[in-house]
Amino acid sequence: MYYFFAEGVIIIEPKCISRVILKRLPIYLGYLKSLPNDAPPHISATTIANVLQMGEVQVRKDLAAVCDIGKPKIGYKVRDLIDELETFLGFKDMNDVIIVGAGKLGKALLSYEGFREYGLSIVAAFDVDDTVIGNMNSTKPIYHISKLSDLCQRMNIQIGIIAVPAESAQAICDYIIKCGIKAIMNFTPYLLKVPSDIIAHHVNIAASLALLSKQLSEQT
Amino acid sequence: MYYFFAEGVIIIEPKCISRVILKRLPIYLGYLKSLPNDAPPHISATTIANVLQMGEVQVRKDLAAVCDIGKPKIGYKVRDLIDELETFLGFKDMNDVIIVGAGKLGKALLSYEGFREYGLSIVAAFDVDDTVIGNMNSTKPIYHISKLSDLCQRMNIQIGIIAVPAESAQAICDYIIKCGIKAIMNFTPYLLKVPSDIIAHHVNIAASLALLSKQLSEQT
DNA sequence: TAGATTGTTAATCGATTAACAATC
DNA sequence: TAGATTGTTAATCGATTAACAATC
Repeated sequence: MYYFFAEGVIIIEPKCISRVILKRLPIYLGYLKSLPNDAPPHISATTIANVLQMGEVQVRKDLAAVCDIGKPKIGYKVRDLIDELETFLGFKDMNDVIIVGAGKLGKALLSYEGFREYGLSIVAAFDVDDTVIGNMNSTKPIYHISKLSDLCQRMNIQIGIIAVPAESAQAICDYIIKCGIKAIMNFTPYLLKVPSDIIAHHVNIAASLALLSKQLSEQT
Repeated sequence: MYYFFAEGVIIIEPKCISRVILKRLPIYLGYLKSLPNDAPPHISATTIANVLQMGEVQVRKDLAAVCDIGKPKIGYKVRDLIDELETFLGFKDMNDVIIVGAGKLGKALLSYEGFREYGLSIVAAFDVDDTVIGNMNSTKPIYHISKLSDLCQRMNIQIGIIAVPAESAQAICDYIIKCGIKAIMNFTPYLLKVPSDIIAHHVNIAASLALLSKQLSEQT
């Protein structure tokens, strides 16, 4: 964080962090949280780097971009560092998420408990198929898609997961944007077209696995 | 591809393509395959770039890294380009994959039909829980984990997906490496430690979704 | 004090973009 | 021929790594 004086007013430079760094932060956090309770209270960037097999300068630079609690010769207080990372990443305040598509993947995500740790609360899933509505197997409800608009507007939900068949992905995407969704994670191989004010992330598990397979075949 | 003469022998430079490019190739391929049958037989890098909202030079450079079929003023023959990309990415010959963990996610992946298109064949899932063994709901079998070693060795399967609870991830990882698995896709938030000759990819859905959420909250 | 560790400044590396000659 | 499009070479940009001064 940098402070600038401009015409007598203090302007705080918006902490603009690159996406590459942003993707590494949860990895540091995960490791720190996995440390046993009886571990020493401080840790050095060198130690973190060695365990995670990263460059130590990179770790130090990444952490410096987020917080300011490193002490020469001592390192970082683990508790504080966890706190800083969680605060920075927004894991401390909950964000509601809905899922569209209650097929096998949709249901798996709906009942996955691990989201909470990342500040995410899956509220409900939606589907067009009446036979999956209700949901006996989970504590989280599955509603008919016609209820989506009302729920999202009432609860001001802005994040949606698309887990429908690829053919209906674009239609569903357009629909949930109309319902107020602003950020979309798409598990379909179909590349969604969205307005510029909407954020869309594409997760193509099959493509990722195929690249892993290619990497293996090349590793002679 | 470049050819070099060295002491009278033709050496074909190994087509070493960066990971960033590699990740974009399936996107091009997906778009090309989505084109209707009555579309014109040729397409230009400019068109592809515009549709996918990428730089046109980038598209051209990426494609040039893979194939050599672009013709000035005409563009690329769609059929041939699809063929080149599929061949390059290895989607044409099948690779067998096993899944460890037949919980909700494991089962979702087991019955997902979309892998075939990427040259991947999910052979079976494995679990320790006797109640999920057998699998009534799918054409693909679920075996007890004790059968894993034998099957992988018999079929020479080298790719494994870990979809078990985070606590058992490392133990399962060590075990399947012993069984001959060489490339691992881990859906657990736990960061696996693997020997240097083993490839491990980590997919942390919750972390990705959390970053999407953060991006949204910053987009003022 | 000396050693370990931090954060920063400079150098390197790789990827993207811009400019342009080649060509159907 | 002129225009569209390719692939390549050069310039820019961003990220990683190396070097080093500051410090507990």
